[in-house]
Amino acid sequence: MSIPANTRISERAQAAGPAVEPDADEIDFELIELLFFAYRDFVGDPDLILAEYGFGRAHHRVLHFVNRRPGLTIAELLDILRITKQSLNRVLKELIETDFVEQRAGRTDRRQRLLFPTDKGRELAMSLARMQHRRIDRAIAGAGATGRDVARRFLTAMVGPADGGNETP
Amino acid sequence: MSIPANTRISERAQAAGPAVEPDADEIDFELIELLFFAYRDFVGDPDLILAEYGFGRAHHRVLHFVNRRPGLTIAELLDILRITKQSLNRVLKELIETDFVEQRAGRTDRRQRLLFPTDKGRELAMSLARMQHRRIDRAIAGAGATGRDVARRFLTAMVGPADGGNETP
DNA sequence: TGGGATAAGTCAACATAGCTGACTTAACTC
DNA sequence: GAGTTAAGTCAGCTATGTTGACTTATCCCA
Repeated sequence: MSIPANTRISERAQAAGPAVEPDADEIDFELIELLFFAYRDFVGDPDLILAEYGFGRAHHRVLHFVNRRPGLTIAELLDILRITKQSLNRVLKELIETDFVEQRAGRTDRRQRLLFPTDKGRELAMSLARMQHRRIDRAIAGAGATGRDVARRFLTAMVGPADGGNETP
Repeated sequence: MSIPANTRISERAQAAGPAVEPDADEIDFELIELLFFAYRDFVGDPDLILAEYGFGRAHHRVLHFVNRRPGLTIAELLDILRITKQSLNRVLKELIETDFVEQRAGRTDRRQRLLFPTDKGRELAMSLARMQHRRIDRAIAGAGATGRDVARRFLTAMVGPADGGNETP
């Protein structure tokens, strides 16, 4: 039985201990570069539509999460996007002024501003999501029977705290 | 036998014809958002190291591809990154001045500037690649036996020309 | 061999989207 | 009533992308 590519490092780790520094030929350059190209094309699709409204990718991200989590607060949105209040405010203001997003004061805490998509906002968000869905759907069709589940688990595990970067502990 | 999640749309397509508009509950919001979070954390790892040199993500991308394809030309690099000559020149100039990248005139065509990493540049590129490799390696370990291969096929299929966006053909 | 095409570099000006720091307003909590 | 918190705002800076116009060196071909 041959050793699958994804166990190379683990094999070496067992032999050499936990502090393994992969050599050039052991680094997964292929996946590193695929992530770059895949993401570039994935976010590039909606750009043409966004440009029609004078919006950019920052507007897209805000509109997307407001549409997906209607009623979320500014603080929650800041936490998801990991940008500053000032950066968010610039694009959010435009989305509100152009009637894609609306705010309502919180019922229990009236300091909070709950964010909701308008009908117009929902339509735009959905049309952008459909574009991205089409690309994902096509990609999954070519990834095998359990493709979606494996891709989901892989990407889920990619999310997490900073690497730390302990090259030689 | 149950229908796998990734065939939902195809099933509907067979019933309704090729022009299928997925409803809100059929759009793969989970993968759309996972790609956003995964990529955010994936490119976020190297940022701390890059900041020590006064570099940003643009420098990282240039250094990465110069290291991976030593001897590539300016035109080839522009084609990979899909940015303008002026944008590239700004960061490339800094990488050359700080001795991370060097240029040599092409042998057959002396108009070309072939790009090579210096020893210093190779070291930095490799150390950043190792950070990203660690995250990928961990993610693949949690994605099942054929995880890497499926992830590779999925991401490969994600790369490609613009979507076109024919919502109602 | 001379003229057009090509690879690269440069100058200027601008847009987007991130950042820090300092401050205000309104509402909540104790 | 005092301190805390959620949000909004002003000012200014940085990084990285864009267009457009132009130069220089070199290549290639008629």
